[in-house]
Amino acid sequence: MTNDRRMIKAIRGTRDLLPPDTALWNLIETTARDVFRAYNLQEIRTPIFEATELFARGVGEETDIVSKEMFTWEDRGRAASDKAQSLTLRPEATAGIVRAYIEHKLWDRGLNKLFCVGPMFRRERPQKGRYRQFYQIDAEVIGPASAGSDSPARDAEILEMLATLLDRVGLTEWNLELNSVGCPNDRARFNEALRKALGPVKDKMCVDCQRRAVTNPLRVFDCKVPEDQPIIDKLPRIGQFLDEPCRQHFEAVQDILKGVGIPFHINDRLVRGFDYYTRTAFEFTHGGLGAQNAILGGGRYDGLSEALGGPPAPGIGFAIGEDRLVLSLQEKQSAESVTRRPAAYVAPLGAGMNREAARLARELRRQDLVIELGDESFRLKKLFETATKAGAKYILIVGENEAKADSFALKNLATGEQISVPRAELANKIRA
RNA sequence: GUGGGAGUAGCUCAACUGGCAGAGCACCGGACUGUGGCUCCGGUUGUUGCGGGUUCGAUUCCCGUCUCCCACCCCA
Repeated sequence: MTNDRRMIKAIRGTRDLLPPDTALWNLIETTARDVFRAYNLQEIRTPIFEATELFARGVGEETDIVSKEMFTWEDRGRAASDKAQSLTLRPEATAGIVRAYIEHKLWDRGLNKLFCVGPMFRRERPQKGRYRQFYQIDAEVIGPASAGSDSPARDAEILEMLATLLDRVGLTEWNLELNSVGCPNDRARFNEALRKALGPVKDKMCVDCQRRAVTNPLRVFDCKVPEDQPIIDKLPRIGQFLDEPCRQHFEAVQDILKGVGIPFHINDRLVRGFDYYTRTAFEFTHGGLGAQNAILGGGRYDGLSEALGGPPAPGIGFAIGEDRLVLSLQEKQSAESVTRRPAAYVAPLGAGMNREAARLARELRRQDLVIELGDESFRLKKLFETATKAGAKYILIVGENEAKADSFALKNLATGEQISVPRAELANKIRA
């Protein structure tokens, strides 16, 4: 025992998700699972931590995430002869899934359509819509090219699925931003052209752009400084450097999207943060999220498997920022409104009635009714108050008279209507 | 990692220039021992984020620190 009364709090950037908000999280996750099923996606669960090297090689050594935002530690060996191993809490899901694809030779199954729901970890400074432990709903379509994994039809299918999902959870006014970042050759030529174009003008730009012009010219397109925009507008675009196959691929994706009626904007300034992205890159954005306006992002990563030591395995995937989707949704509908309220509150009245009430509650719950159960120590007034507060539709009074008659007082809390219902008919009456 | 703002009851917020920490909602009990929501009465609301300093005295002023919010950065 200790006298230390200091409260232990959730650590920076982590938070507790409490009811009724969790109802909204569940709505999103169950809707996602429903939609994914219609597209024949299946669930994969990978470990929450992996070898640090996986992310270094997969995401890219130079990215901010890998170079300064990972939770990494040395895991000591079990014996003195064992080497310590550097482990990392996953900052994103794709690398782990592709690792599993390679490890379990999932190419034997042809095209893999996988999804994964869970927490990710990045050591960033927290702000609205940005947490150190956050949740992603992630999906990947990956397989050998012979299974059609590199087809633009897959890209369009994923995008159409996402539009369906957002509509289904009730998020309106989303925006699909679409671009192609080409293949590595295209990007190398583009990068060179960018550097060349930036050389004479970069001194007139903001300090961030001057730095980016040297380290990662692509990122210049993220700049939001108004004075820089005229300069950025005159820079070359990745679209001018796509080779013929990449250009046709991008055209085909757009053509299918138009065919299925999914609206999108070409955003030729859209670049992605990870090294592994190729060709199609996209973001769904939503206002009202402040600076973190992307609720989901993704793209194609045709070379990732090989970078991780696997066979060629083109793929496309996305990650939904679940925290951000919840934030966007909360503007539209309250968490209370999606909470499932008890159908009935079983109210044991008088000493010894807990036993009978428990029997009744068990019978009703077995018929898939949401039942809240009171306690015999409560007086009738308190039973009513508790039932009302719980949002129950009915209160079911279980007193001595009722137990004797095997017929129970069922009262509609909203209308005040009360009837006596024999045990066998209770479930139907409550459901009606 | 950088810059700015804010932390007072479970929640939303007051407290003059440094002078006894408050209101509403919520919660608990009673009026009211088999029929609620209304009303009335009563009660707890709390190391004023935490730790120092100045002062007879600090929610108030100073320093440090933690957390949240906003922006940068980055991304989902």
